[in-house]
Amino acid sequence: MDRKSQVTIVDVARHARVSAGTVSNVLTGNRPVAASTRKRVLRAVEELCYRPNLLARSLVNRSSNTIGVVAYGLEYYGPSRTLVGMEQQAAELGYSLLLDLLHRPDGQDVDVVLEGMMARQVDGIIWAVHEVGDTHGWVTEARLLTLPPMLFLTMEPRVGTTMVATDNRAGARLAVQHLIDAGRRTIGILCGPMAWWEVRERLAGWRGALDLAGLEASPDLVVEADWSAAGGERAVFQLLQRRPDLDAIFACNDSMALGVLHCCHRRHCSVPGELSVVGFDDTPESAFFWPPLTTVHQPLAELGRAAVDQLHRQIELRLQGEEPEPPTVQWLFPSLKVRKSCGAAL
Amino acid sequence: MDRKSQVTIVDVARHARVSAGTVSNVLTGNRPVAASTRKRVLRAVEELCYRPNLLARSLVNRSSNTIGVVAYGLEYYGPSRTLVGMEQQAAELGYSLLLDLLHRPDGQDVDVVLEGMMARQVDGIIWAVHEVGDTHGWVTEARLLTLPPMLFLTMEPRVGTTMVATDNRAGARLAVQHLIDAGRRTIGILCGPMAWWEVRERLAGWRGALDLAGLEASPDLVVEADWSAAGGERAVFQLLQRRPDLDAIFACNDSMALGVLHCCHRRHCSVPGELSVVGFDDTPESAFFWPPLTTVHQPLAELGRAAVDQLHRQIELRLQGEEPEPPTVQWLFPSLKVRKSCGAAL
DNA sequence: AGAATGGGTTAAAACGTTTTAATCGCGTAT
DNA sequence: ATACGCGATTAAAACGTTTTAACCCATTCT
Repeated sequence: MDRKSQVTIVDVARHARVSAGTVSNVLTGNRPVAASTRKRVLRAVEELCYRPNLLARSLVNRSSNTIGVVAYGLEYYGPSRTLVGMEQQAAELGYSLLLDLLHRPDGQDVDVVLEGMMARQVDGIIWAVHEVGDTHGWVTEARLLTLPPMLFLTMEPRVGTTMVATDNRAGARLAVQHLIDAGRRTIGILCGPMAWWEVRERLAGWRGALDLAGLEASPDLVVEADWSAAGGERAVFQLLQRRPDLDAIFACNDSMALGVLHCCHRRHCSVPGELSVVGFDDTPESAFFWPPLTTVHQPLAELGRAAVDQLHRQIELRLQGEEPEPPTVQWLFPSLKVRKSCGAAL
Repeated sequence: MDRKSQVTIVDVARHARVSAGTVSNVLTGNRPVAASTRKRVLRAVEELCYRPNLLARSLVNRSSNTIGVVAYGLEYYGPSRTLVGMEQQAAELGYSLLLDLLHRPDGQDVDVVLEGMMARQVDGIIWAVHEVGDTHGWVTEARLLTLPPMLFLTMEPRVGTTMVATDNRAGARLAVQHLIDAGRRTIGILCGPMAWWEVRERLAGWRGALDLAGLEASPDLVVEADWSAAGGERAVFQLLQRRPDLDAIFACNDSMALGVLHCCHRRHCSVPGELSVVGFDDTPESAFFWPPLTTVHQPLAELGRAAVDQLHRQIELRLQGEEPEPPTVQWLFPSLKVRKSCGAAL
């Protein structure tokens, strides 16, 4: 008892007068074992407080029941909410989550992060870094073959990758169409950083809805900020200067929409009287902005659950040595939460 | 090459015409090895693209370089921001994070979560579940001895536990004192659930500051909600009904403070003219509420880093077989962000 | 009666590392 | 010359599991 000795499987085997293999069999249920001996073994387990060492098990099984999650911007609502969804589904399926954060958006660390995950023998990886610039240049078919099954969250679809994402284009259309229906005619868009795929998608949705309605969708109506309320306020100020005729604005997230509201308060510009505002994300607080924000709801937790589900399927397939499914994109659909800021009759 | 064979340490040993032990020595640097052979080994590593299997290493080392984090409410700003801090410091110190979420606040799952962490041989555990009711009944000195080193975040200090927390009492005093200095005399408090230790601390701080100034601190001025903006709005509505003479309110987080602002907008009650409002947390959005919210800033990322630091120290100590440090509480200090909602001259 | 079947059990071989104890050269002190 | 010391290297023993292949023994089938 000198060394910090944990109780091992052979201890319980000895105690139950049985071989280690048998103990393993009753614990894993991999092969049948006589009822009488099973009982003996279980009592031994109980008495010695035996708990199997998952590292050892993983070593021989070549499977760690662990999913690596590499994320970015976890301090924001979207990513953290998604992570919660992942964890729930992972727990349900018997996986643990190994978490790694990218700290710089430029994707310098991807190799060391990936190496680390592989060294720890994760069964699969969820790449939850929203695409920023060419962060994802490393994703090539050749490279993917050297890696465990991967699932991508919300990035430009590429040959060979399977991913799950919200249909951002549809979400933007929902928002803009609603503004049109409310009688607005000059509808600006306050984008997040254009380097993000999601932003480009939302921009496309905005343009699509306007084109369809025969309304103006010129670059003049587009402005870009950094997702923050501060950035949003600055950007919308410029936009308003440029286009005093603006009567509505679609912000690509709720924080920036809050910046818009703030700007309007300061300029005594009434919302939705003079300017209608719609956001994106449906953060819990958005219903309590003043006026309460109409916004596009994303099923973020679902997104996380779906990611784990898909990855799980891929892992199972590879485990059974079968061909992987062809790469797919699973789309989740956003919905519109109508509140006061858009000026529609409720 | 039939089985998905990863390249192992004996492969590179063979390739470098050397023993496995030597390869291990050059890779870990645990024992000196001649410069010439080191070079040979390194080239072999390079050519075969060898990457050590951390599971195997952990097995023999009895140390996985992994910290288990069990958290609750990760979808909210505080916890997720803290997690980011943990991850940064962990990465710096060479640990990986294994994440487990408690889904129910009642603490039914603690045993299975703890067992899971131990089975995975984590080196230490950060318990980031803010105390709710008697969630922490399991924390006894005897129980702690059977567990790896643990660090607790923000809960009622107990014999034998070491923890790190914000000084919530001081934070509340800061807020209330500021309201007093601004000339307010009837200052209510909008609490989160009383089951949370943090809330009880903030309540104590509120009472302390009022007592010191000789102002009323009766239960009449206390109201409780569920951290959400919706709950905050409902609660403050009742409070206002009860005490129409209220001229300031201290909300225990920014979301509830937002609920207060919302309530005031609806009742055409001017802030800070008729009612001063102060929040707690300093979420990025709070500066863009209307009016911009005066609030207590918590160093959340620091909290996370400090937690990992402390735990790391404990792990090292146990590794060297030394006596653990006596249990301590490390306090982090909040600060006041003065904005418009409190009615002070800026 | 002898062979075939089959369930239950076990000893031993994996899994991929690190560490221990022994061995090997080789130079230096006796 | 012998003994000794010392640095570099290695073969083998751990670490705690699961799996494979062999074994035993009692039925059941010809």
